[in-house]
Amino acid sequence: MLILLIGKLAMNEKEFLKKYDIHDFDVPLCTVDMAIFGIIDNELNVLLVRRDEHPEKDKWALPGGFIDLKEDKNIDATAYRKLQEKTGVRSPYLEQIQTVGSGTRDSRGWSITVLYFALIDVNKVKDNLITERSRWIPVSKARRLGLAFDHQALVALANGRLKAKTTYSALPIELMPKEFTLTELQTVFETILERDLQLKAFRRRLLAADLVEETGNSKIAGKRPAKLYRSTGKDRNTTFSQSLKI
Amino acid sequence: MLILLIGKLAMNEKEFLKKYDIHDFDVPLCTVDMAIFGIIDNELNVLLVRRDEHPEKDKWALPGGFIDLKEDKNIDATAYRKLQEKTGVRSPYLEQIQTVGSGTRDSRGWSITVLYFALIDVNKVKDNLITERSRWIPVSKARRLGLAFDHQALVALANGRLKAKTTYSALPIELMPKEFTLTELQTVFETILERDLQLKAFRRRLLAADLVEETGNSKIAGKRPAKLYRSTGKDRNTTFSQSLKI
DNA sequence: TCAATAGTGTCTTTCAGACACTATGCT
DNA sequence: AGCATAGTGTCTGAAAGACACTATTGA
Repeated sequence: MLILLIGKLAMNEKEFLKKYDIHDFDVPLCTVDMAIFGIIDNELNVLLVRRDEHPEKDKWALPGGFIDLKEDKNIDATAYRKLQEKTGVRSPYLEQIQTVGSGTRDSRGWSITVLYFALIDVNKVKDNLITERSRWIPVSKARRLGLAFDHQALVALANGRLKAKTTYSALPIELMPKEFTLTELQTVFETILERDLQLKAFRRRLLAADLVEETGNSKIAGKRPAKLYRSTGKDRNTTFSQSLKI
Repeated sequence: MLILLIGKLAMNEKEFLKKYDIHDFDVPLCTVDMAIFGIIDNELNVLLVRRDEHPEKDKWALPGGFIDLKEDKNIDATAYRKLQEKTGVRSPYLEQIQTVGSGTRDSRGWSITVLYFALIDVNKVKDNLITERSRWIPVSKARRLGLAFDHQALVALANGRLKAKTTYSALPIELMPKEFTLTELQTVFETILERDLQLKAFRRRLLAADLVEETGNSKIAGKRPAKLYRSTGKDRNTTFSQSLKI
């Protein structure tokens, strides 16, 4: 390899690229992993798949895979593709979280993974994609499952980011169905933050920022009907100047 | 490659790993790039190097390079190593920003880079490391230099993150020398935020959060001597509940 | 009419913004 | 004394926290 490099010193760029072959170098394994969150029965769930190949065969893991150098224009495209394959959802909230890499996290060798998280309305997921080997699992239970590789830590990372963002944005709206009551939304916030919120302060914050609007419909859950709201679509960008206490 | 995969289906994990060779696969090029920031004459500077190899030879670029699969335990280690090579600084503030990857950003092929940013006191940088091909350049001027690859965008990304963090934390303290006046610190904040700050509000915020403490010394810049402060070391963790207006 | 859930009024607290004011040392 | 820079006092305003209160429905 050293000889290769020395040989390249005198070349111009075109000649250099002609001789360049990435397979001459030791490179890390490179994957994209997805933490896809959804709310089921007021609980935060993450979509996990059972690995059907070595290594860590049959263990639960975050969905993910390799970058397709032919098809994917950039890394976000890889993430969108994976998400599409696993859920069929068209335009989810998707955000890159962090890249984790080390010589020990994967038995195949030095590997890095680019971790993304996605927030989706579970109702939008195609039914046939939820199977014995591809399931929603409550984040609290995922801990006890002994996930593949360092995916335990990746779930914690993603969950931490979601929690942090929930203190200063309205991102959890992305987890809701088209129409929802503010009580339902507050419960989702409370689930993520793992603490109760003041009802008045919560509504005031969302309404003042114009993040939700009434649909005109209401929902009866036995007692007084609750007004139904829809997202105004501003939730992906809004950050409140003051964040909720932790 | 398909045949390889099929052949592996029946194996156990040990056999699988024995036959596994990453060079069988198409993998992206993978690098780590550093946006190292420092303050010189009240201006935000970034450390740039002139590339002395193809591709993009002789263009200015962010310092960076490949992961050393033998030496680096994890990606952070790669970043620390690069930083040490370029500055000699021992324990800088270092944080991963984002990973950028696409098929077009590097002429050698599909490539990803893990971008970090570091904040350092420029006085701590070893003199002999600042040369004709490794220089501090004001962020405002870096724009006009036509950086290599997509490094223009990477600098903007790093700068944006620094600016955002400066509205809700006291991170810029990491750019200061051991002792500094609050006026100097405020000027650094103003440089990063590209706007003036209220003197009273600035001091109140920092002092109330116990982020700086008096050293007992003072500094005469011609007129009334200004008290010198030092960091209490809390600046890396503190986030204010209320962020500064943009 | 009462239980249960939905939703409002309003006082308090916290902290940033604004700006007039005082303090100190050099010339 | 005057000036330039360092630093304080204090009022205002915005938004979160707390909590008592009212509203709407079904049984």
